[in-house]
Amino acid sequence: MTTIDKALSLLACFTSDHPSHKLTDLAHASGMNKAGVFRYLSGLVRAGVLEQDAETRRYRLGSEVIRLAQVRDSSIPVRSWMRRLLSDITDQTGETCHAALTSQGRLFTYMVNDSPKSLQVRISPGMHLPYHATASGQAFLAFASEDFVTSQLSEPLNAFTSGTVTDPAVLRDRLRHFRQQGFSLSEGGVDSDVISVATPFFDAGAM
Amino acid sequence: MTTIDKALSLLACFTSDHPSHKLTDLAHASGMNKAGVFRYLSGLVRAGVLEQDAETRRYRLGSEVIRLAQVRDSSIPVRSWMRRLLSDITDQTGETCHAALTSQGRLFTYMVNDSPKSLQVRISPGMHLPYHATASGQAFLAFASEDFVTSQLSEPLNAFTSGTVTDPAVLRDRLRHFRQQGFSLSEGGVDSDVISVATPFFDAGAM
DNA sequence: AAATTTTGTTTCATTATATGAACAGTTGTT
DNA sequence: AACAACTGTTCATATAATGAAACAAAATTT
Repeated sequence: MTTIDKALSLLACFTSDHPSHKLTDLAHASGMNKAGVFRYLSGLVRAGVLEQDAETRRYRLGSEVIRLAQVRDSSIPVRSWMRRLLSDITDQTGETCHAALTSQGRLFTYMVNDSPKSLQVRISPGMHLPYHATASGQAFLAFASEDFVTSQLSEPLNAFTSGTVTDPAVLRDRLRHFRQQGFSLSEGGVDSDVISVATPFFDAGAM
Repeated sequence: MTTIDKALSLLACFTSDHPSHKLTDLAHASGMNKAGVFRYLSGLVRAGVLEQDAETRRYRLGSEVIRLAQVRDSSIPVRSWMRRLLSDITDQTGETCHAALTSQGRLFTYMVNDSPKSLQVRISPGMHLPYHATASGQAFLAFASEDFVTSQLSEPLNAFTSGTVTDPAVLRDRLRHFRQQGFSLSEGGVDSDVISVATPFFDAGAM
């Protein structure tokens, strides 16, 4: 593991649920030495990827990540394609609609189009989605490599509700079915009263 | 200069104008050894910050930067604030309107709200803005530290049009005036026929 | 089609940088 | 005021970075 790997592995700790961190916590969470983590964080701050709150001393993501995301989107304008797509789907179904992306083996919501109804699903961009308990995750798994599916289903599967399917064998059966029919269907995997439908979309590399 | 600094300095090369790069070009541009740059890029790819096109072998920004930007925006939702603000300004003025952010000493457009008119200014998110020739840049400089102004005005100033002000002394005079009146005004600094107005906005740290 | 150039990737002995335990300084709390 | 919790610093040692050169593959020219 190179120094760069160790430094950049810290970025994975910054999530929607935990958007800022204290030095000690990061050192503990990553299992690395405090002095080393401090040096890594300092480097990330110098690069603008992170910034440190002047009074709380907590580290959060910096404005450079915004610039980089803009640059990425200027050459691969997924944002504008997706806005249109989601808007059309909500118009036609009247339901809340979202797109998710994978990065570093994790799935996160990328864009959300809220339903005009008064009853709304609580979902916002940047949220981490568990593969086994969401329609999006299952749609991804249904078309993912065998190795990846195995790695995901071998970890202990969290039961968010009484209806969450946590048996790998049952999930595998469903994935086979979803792959065949081209879309996934999930009932109450994370929230008891939510039913979701999902289908995967691919980038140029998958063709 | 640490290894992390060297690796992350490569990210600055990825701009709207040059969103993807070849290894050799990056090595040449950064003045670093080809083998080292290769190792840095490999690390950045492993972290998902960059990805490599399978056939062209070119490096471009990866999906992890999108996730990180989402996370940043979920805790500091500048995007939604700004969308509203720009929309209001365009509604009231009928003109194209944009917000810019600084990162690593550089200024870039963050969000653009196009005018409903048929004649439109060519501007899109992620574009790099020169400080001396834009209303946005001058608004920033008018309220920036003396050191930063000096560093910017000491570099050779590019004349984009015959109307671009490139004399540091004249610019300093204008900045004093802009600071006093609270907004900047630029006529034909980058494009001959464009007139712009700008005012700075501050984050919590500036108060 | 063969030769040449360019480019991405790997190797390996040398050298510089990362490492981490202990220490120092700071902030907040009892 | 003493204590506790935490951020940041130091320095001898160990480990990883370095870069010239070699290699392989692809693109370009002859």
